[in-house]
Amino acid sequence: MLFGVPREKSVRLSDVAAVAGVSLATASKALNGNTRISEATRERVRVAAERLDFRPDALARSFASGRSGTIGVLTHRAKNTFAQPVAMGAILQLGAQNQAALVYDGDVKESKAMSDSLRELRARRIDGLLVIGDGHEHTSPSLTHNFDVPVRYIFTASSDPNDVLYLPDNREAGRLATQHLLDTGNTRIAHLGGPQNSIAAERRLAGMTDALTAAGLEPVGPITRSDWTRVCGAASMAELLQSGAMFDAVFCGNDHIALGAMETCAAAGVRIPDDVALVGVDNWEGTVVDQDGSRQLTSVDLELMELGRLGAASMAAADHAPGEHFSTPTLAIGPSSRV
Amino acid sequence: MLFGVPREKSVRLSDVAAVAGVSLATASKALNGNTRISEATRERVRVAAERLDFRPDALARSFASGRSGTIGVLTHRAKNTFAQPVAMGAILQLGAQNQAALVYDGDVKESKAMSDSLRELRARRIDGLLVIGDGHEHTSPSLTHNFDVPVRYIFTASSDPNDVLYLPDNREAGRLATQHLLDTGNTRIAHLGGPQNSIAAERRLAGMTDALTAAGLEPVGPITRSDWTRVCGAASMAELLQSGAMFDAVFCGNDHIALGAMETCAAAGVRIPDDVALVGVDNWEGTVVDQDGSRQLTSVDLELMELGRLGAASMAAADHAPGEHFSTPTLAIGPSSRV
DNA sequence: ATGAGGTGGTAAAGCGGTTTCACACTTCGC
DNA sequence: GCGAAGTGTGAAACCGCTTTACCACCTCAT
Repeated sequence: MLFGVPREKSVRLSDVAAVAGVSLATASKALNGNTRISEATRERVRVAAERLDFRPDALARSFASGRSGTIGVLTHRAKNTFAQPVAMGAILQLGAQNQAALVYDGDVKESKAMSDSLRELRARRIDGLLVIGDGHEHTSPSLTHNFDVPVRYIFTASSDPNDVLYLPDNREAGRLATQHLLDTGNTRIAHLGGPQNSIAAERRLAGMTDALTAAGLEPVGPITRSDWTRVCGAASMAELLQSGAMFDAVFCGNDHIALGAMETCAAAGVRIPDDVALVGVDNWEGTVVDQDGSRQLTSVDLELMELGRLGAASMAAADHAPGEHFSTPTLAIGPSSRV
Repeated sequence: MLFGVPREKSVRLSDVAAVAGVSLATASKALNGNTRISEATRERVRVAAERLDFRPDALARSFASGRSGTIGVLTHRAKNTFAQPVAMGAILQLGAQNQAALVYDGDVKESKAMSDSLRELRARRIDGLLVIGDGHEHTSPSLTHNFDVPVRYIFTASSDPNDVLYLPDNREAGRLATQHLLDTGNTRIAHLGGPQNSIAAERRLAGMTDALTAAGLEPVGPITRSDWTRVCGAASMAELLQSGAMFDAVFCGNDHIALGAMETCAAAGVRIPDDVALVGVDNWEGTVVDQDGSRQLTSVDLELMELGRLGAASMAAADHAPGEHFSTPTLAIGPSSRV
């Protein structure tokens, strides 16, 4: 397979100008949308550029304009966490915008290495900065005022309330899960929640309440708390069953809790989804999909790649409203809920 | 938290030269390791640069030198496949080398979009190119002669035998798995292989044979074939049991096959690892780790992030031996083999 | 002494665009 | 009819570093 991309020396702007019969300056302005150019001239230059297949040398352009076409990306331990899809989504989006990514991975709390990276990013004259967290309850130090280019915080909180944040929409996730349960005929819905101090857990519950309130309902049974793990989820489910509450569906704070709940139900002879429908949150491949590749759980997908994509795309729109922006979760329907 | 990185105008090389009492040219050469400079002068310039905290403007440097500090990365459908850890490993390594990554994701077979990307990469004056495949039996068209910078092919074959490839070491994976089984006291080892036409499957088997031959042994029972899936793995195991062969361990072509085999064993009352030890390949989180986070399988990890890392690192060493280079697999021990 | 060869340094020419500023030429208001 | 304001264009400065070409000097063999 051949790609007709020869290696001969490339055409310069001066060549274009010569062909179009205008000066270098005029050619530059014509191609860069500067006003103060007659439409006729602009078109003439455009045609010449087109004909010569002119591609401006990115290096020269960067140097002259001060814009590097490179975005700095600071990740927080991207190797281990599931910040990976977020980072990947962001980087692919940057590529689609013809922007390179200069990625420094590290621990946001190690300010020594940090300030070194920042120096380097500055020397590189980056056009923007993405700070990507790992989604845990952890606040990134605000770097916005260290740079005069846009900074976005993705999948993390920041220490400055005026920063621009991109986060998964946990509230909508809770609402979506609950609405799905309502739509499939359930009316008495319980909740197995995450940790008490988790903002994400709070928001998922708030979203659930939104949906129930809109339907004139309330959560059924005790709102249990757990640390997101399967074991805790199983215990929570046991507690719920013991409480004697009557329920036909359970919204679980995440997939691990949901799987724990399934386990307890199986042991107690409660059929899923016939007796009780379950919905979880995360839709993480290794969690909700069984080893034979079949899905075993209905789950809300937080769309982490999309989250990264949105954050990266927002750099283009230079000034941006401060505060939280969200990726929209989607529902992945599996056999743990009715249809 | 504050990072003492002020925003004042940065020092230029001319400032350094002035402080050191030398010319601009001398300062440049002193800092860039050019010979033809006395050690005394060089040191004087170094000290001056240090004192002023001089950071050369990357844009100007790129423009002047023609080196962009950017590496092009072409991925093949990175969103869906597990090329993702490979790409991530590569990109993080590039960052560690202070190189930016310009990532274009697409389908290598769509030559239209492809040649467009190549044009753009050329205009960007990339310092190197990484072609990252998805590990499937699929050959990337060779782009080496479209660029005068180094090109590396990672996790994919290329159409030109003189290209530089980085691949997981499937043969060593097979050897490692088998050696582990030998080391833990097994002597009659069977194999449940992947598809007949898969190079990866062939190599894993070859590695197994290496280890057995070195120990004066041979594979036991029929070498079964399957399409990497759990269902096929289960069938293969049934076939092996039926064959009447006596074996105390099985090296499985991948983790899915191993899990299928476990299933069959469970149904047949064969205890693992007491009666039969199992080892798989891939160590993919969603596969070998049970939902409660505990490992259920011994598996060879192909070290995909490391693979990406190696490929990226090799760009620094400008000219490089053509042919295949490997990342070294590691063994992740779980309860499916004895200790 | 003398020219060849080696060292250590400098002045200046790029690199290929963008952007500023001055200039010529219209158009318009009074 | 004439100055003021507006419009389109080009000459040249500039971005900050790398690299080439050249020069001054010093050493050494002839």
